[in-house]
Amino acid sequence: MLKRTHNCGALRSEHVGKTVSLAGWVNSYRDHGGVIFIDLRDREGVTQIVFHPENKEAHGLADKLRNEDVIAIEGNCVAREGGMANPRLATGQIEVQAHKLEILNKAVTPPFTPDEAEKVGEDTRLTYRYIDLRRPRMQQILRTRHRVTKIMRDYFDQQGFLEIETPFLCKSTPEGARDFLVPSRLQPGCFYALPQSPQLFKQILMVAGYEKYLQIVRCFRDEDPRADRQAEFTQIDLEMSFIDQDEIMTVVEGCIRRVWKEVLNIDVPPIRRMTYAEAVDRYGSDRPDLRFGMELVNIGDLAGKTDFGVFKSVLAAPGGMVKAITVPGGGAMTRKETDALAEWAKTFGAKGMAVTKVGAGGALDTGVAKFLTAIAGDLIARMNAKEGDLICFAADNHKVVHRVLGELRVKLAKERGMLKEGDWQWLWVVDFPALEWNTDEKRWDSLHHPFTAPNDEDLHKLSSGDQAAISSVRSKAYDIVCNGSELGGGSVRIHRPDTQQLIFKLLGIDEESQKKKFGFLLDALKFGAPPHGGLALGLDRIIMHLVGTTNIRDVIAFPKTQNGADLMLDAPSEVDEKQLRDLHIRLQLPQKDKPAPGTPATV
RNA sequence: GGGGGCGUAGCUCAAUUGGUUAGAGCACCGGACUGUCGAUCCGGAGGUUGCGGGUUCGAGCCCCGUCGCCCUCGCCA
Repeated sequence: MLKRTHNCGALRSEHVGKTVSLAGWVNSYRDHGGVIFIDLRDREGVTQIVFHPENKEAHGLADKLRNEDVIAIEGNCVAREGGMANPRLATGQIEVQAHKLEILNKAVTPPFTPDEAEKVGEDTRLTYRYIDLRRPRMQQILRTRHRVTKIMRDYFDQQGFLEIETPFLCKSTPEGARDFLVPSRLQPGCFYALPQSPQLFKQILMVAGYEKYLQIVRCFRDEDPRADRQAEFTQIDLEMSFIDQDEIMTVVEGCIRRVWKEVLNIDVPPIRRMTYAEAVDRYGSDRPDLRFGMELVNIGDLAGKTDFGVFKSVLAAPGGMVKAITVPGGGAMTRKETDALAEWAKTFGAKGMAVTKVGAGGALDTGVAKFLTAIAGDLIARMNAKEGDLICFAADNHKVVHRVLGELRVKLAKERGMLKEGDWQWLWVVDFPALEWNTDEKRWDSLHHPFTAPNDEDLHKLSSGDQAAISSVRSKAYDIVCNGSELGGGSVRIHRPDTQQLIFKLLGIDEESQKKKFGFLLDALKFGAPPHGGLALGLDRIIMHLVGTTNIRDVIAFPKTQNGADLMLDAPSEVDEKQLRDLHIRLQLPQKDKPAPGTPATV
């Protein structure tokens, strides 16, 4: 086989006159009967190869070349003169006049070529992922992903972190997402669970005295995927001992700063902090997008002065509130468009959404305007609204109001072009509530996870037995947020067994199941556990931001579909009866009520 | 599990109110052509309209079911 002297992105004018050899894939061929041109592609670029009829043997072979054939050539690097240069190619100043051609592997006609993959349906691209991944864009993304993990490993290494692997075959716990289970052959009827995160292992490593742990690690959660979520995903997982919240945040911020600098040459300024309470109050979200305004404004006092039945009944109910946002220029929206917004709001649990417009002379116009005449002036002033703006109201309990308006401001900002290219808005969200009352199950849920340390000054409230007091307990948890997306989160952990037991108790985990599920942790905390804490960053989402995609499948080499399928492997798939027997598993599949063949659908 | 969108040639799409033999571009095959770079020109082949059923004189189009892909709600400590 011809050995390469260069890659397909390397040759420049300075190489003219040299004998070179290249190898790669046929990106396109142009056969002029006499002279034949081939664009040869490898991961570094594209180079034009020319076959002249004088080189009889090579030319004869080149005649048969088709897209995606894998070849190696040897030839002379020559200048492309007289307007024949191609400014769109990095190697466009030269071409290689081939005198040798080896067809390393003839390709059958591909379902699509990398060139046209951008327009091809995603399922086809996933089925033939090896062709899709030949695209320069995909190669650039995976290269970026490699660089990011390299930068992070180097950074954390310099900070004294040790990368330590933790098991994939773990134990199922009742908390959190649904587990992926792995049946045990050696212990009939028992199952491992794939880790949702290495949370407990990294805490144990702190107890074991490793002080600074890092792992770039796959995590598994058996929940339905989304555009930015896969069932298996990668975390940058870290944990530190003898530290406080500020120290962890400083370390992580340094990591982010270095990645953004080295990959995008962007300087991340010191990242501001905002409490959870403020984030929800002003933006209706615990991961607010600060690239635009449209903040939520409480107008409960004004709404109470109107005769609008919806407002009055909501305000009379416990926990009811009325908030609004001002949509700049939203007055131009049609009735149909604002109706659609109200319909959309219902998907988040709202019963509807009232709107009104600010018309000429600062008068409210259309929508619920007629109910608001008494407060029109005050409302417009409070909402800082101008002529031509739209005001959207949400009246419901706290949760629904914040959810609806929080989602609405993001939706409108996207749709109305309020997001500037290259704008990065970072923040830390801090002081999360520790616990949230679960009305259905009549117990507390952890907002972060059960191992999160409560704030010291709130600690005494935990054992008060008073619901209001307990729900006001804040925790040492923090999320890092970028442009409205949560890139990571962490906490200082509980390092005392009594506190940990107290939290378990509030979560409705009795002593017996504490012992069964988390006995090893409670034991470990008794045998000398240092104060510790950490954080996990979502690698996939970080890469999505860095390369500018909203599709998580773009940043994963072999992703799964929304049904959890790998279209290339055709996984998951059925297995042999023998495999099941080894695992002591008998299938009990859901009955499908199929109408008998030939039966009319309607009788 | 719920809601929405899509499924026609290898790929991307078209096909009038339900009406004759389902079309186009690219790719593919054959031919022509010595400077193209999305090569061009001439010719050709290529279809179980995702699958199953129903309504109809007649279904790519209407109805029922089912499968797949995407978005979304639930879910994601």
